[in-house]
Amino acid sequence: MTPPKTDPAPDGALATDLGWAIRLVSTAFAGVAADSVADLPGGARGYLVLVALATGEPPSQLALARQVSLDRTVMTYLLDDLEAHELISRRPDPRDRRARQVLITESGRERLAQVRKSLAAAENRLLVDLSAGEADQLRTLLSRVAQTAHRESLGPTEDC
Amino acid sequence: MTPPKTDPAPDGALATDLGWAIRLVSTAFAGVAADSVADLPGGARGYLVLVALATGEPPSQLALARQVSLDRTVMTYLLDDLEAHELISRRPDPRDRRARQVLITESGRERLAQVRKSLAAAENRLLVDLSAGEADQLRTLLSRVAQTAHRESLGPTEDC
DNA sequence: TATTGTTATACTCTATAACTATA
DNA sequence: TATAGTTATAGAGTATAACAATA
Repeated sequence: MTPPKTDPAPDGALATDLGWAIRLVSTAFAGVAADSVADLPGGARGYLVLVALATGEPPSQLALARQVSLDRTVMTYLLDDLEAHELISRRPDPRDRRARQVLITESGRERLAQVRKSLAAAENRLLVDLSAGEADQLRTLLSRVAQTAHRESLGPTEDC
Repeated sequence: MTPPKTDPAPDGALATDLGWAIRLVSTAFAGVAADSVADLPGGARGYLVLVALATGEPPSQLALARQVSLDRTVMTYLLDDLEAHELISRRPDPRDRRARQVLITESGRERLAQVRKSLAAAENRLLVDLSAGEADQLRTLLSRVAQTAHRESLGPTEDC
């Protein structure tokens, strides 16, 4: 929107800073992906929950919260919202009456498919300057680091 | 802190999700880097400002805000804090009496060097499962995407 | 006593808009 | 009229703690 104000050779040292790059890429991705998840209850978090629910056994809310690295208190709000829009449903766990199983609905799967398609386009916009091979490399490397981080519990408690 | 609760083969679809990976890596990096910037005024943002000031001509606050992708209103608070700790200084721009030039102090350079050293160790912790070559690839690819994003103004207004 | 889910409170952060002083 | 910097206000988002039900 704002026409760039020249900046011919902008950041000398910042350009090689990993934290800087992560921050910028993260922000930029959030930007290009915003439209894709804009009308989804809970936004990006709602998307993460739907993805997590799309495969495997119906988890408890707590297990789900751990899987997507969210606090269990925000999971309550998030699921309330998603359930109100009939994208997920909750039912009591027959084995443990404290817990509730979370399931994705058919409607939820349809919305997920739509959002995924839209997100794929957004990703391509973000990675437009990379070749197909480089984009794949980046995905692979990021995923590996992410899985390490998740496994090591380097940051599962909160988010940014 | 919390002992991982098994999760033998955790996320089927999430593992290949780029947004998920970016989010997790971003959070994990913030986690490992937190200690490094904990005692720095403004935390991670203070660091970014010091890095940006370490090279080149003293910028105006607005130019600095654009460079590190922060709003100019938060730049005021941030610089107040950094100046109170004598890590930066402000002086009037002789060419434009509305503007103020921002300079890093000697003390600021020393702190920056300390933080950088500590951050390098944190980065290594995050990338521990990657080979040296892979880590370099990741840095390079992320930087390229970040520079594209920054240039395209895909997300310069705010942050996460 | 510990755990699952829920709710309420306080706090932090950010966005928005106003204001000044210059240009 | 537009811009650089500052300040104040309101709103969103989060963490913390407390609570009820169950194990």
